Amino acid sequence: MKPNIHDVAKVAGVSSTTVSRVLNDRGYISEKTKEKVYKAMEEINYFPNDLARSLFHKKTNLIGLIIPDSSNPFFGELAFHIERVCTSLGYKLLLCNSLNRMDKEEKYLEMLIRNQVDGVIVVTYNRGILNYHKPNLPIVAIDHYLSKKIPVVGSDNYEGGKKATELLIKKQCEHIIHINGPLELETPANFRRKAYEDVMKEYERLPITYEVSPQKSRQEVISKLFDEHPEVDGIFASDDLIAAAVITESRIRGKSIPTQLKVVGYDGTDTVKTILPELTTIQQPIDSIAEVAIDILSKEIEGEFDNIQLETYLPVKLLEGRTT
Amino acid sequence: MKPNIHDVAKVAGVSSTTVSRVLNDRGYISEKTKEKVYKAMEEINYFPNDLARSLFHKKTNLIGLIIPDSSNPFFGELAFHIERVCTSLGYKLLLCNSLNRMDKEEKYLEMLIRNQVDGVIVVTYNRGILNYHKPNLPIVAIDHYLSKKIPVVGSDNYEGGKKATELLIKKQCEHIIHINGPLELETPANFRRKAYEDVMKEYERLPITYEVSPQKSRQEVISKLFDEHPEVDGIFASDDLIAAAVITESRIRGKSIPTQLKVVGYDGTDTVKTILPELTTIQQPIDSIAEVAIDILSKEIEGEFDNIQLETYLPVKLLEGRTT
DNA sequence: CTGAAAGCGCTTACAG
DNA sequence: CTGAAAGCGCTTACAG
Repeated sequence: MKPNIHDVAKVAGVSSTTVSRVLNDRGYISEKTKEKVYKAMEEINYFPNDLARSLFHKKTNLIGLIIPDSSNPFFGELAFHIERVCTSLGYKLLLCNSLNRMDKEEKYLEMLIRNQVDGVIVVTYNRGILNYHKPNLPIVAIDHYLSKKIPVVGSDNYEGGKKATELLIKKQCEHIIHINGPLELETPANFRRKAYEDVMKEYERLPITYEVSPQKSRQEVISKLFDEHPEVDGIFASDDLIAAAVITESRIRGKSIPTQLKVVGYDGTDTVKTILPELTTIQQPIDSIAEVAIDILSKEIEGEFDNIQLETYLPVKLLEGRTT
Repeated sequence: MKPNIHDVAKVAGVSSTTVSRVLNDRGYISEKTKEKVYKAMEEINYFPNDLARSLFHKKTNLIGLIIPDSSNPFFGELAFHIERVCTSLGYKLLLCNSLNRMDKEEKYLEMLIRNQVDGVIVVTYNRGILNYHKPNLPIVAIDHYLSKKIPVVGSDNYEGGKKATELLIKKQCEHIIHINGPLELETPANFRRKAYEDVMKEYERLPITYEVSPQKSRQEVISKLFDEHPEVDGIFASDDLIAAAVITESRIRGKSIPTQLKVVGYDGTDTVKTILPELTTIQQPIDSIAEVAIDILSKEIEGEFDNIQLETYLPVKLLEGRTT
């Protein structure tokens, strides 16, 4: 059996109260007692049980992270930075992959509540998660509105969409098409599309958007796009994986990049920069997004609801590669 | 304040014992009482506290996962599948990114022990983690030997290295060089190198291996390789990111692929298949690795130490693209 | 079919 | 400087 605080007390010849005080460096304890206790802990290989501590303190230092899929380099990188910042602040991270499925999100949220997490970071497309928003549960959303009360952190999607579209126009593209993820309402990522449309209109072009969704795969949508718009010479994809798939498809169709078709992606993860360094893309500051999100969440956890910014949009950066 | 079981009891007009029994569906309870209790839970929005439960049962259903870096698509995908299987079995996952740093691994392991995880899955290069192996802590390693007693699950690295090297030979490469990750001893991944060397010797070639490490970056090593071996016409890289960097560098140097240089990677993640579908690579069965690892871990957790296979190597698959 | 009591491993006011 | 007691939110033998 694992030793507990009473075992330590017995070995050290003191009370468990004293052991606890040594453990927490709390109150006055003689040096001699401290040493005895430390030696006893060492001797019987004692580690405090954080479950019991958390139960008493009603604080677990646990944070839940709900993302669609850690396989995706954007989310994998986001999870990495979130975990990094959490650890630096003494928080531990419970990972949940929702696959954007609302039923899974609800189950995960209930699991997190039962596990008494101090807060939740949510990257989700489903506004329905709202139903679960307990006023007492600190929560922060990344890149997606959940409600008026839940703070959102993301990149400056409008600026990103603008930069991407303007670049394609500057590069003389005549027929620029946008490919977006699921077109949910009130998702800041849809500002990428809005910016695309605004810029297009400003230059008196007709905006056209294709949508990739769980029902219509990347490949399928891109193929359709090329069939329906053989004249396309510029594509702004709302993430790098879609951009990569566009490159692949245009290679299959013998459309050369960047001469016949120019492509701009979105995200600019390290993985994509390594694997496909030629891709022109809009880079999100994933590390800062993680930092700001956790800063906000920890303020909520500490009960400082006043200083909280409800919407934070961090600057994006255009990375020009050889696909434009 | 969050309601507890006594609050539910009060509202339902029963004892907390009864509420607990309803919660756990244990013993005989009249239908009428059950209903009263469920209604009360609903009414005051009660969720059981899993901390208290776990404290009593001495089982948390928590599993710790220590990986180097969830940003890397291989680990991101592995984390995804591990989380998926854990959830399907009722386990929850605590994510730890060690960056292969031993000091971090030790801190994480202590954190996991304090949090009373039921078991730990470790993907690490540091054998030193052994020092922490408590006989009572169920542990399983992925792709890396930790000790004679810790089960390892991985892909059939020797077969993978063999397939890769033989393909390059079959494709008429004269000067085949291998690029490996950190050359630690007793890492099953080093069988990839062993196979490369064996095949090379079999064909009376001189095996040459370059090593990428935290000190020497991919780009640096690859650049050196091209400088020192301009004759190279075949490269077997021990992961796809290295292979991608080789492709980039050879493009910079005007070496065309596959005519002047053929490249084979290793891992075959979905991300790489999407972004760089032309890459020839050895695909690891990441989903099966996750499944087998957790199967073994849960056996250890259940105390069945007899049926446990200490080494499991799952079959790999050659995916031929246009880089060979 | 239901309840009072003890205990999981801690911590902290309260006494001394 | 140190200890006995109560309690965090549960569960489960034991009684009835």
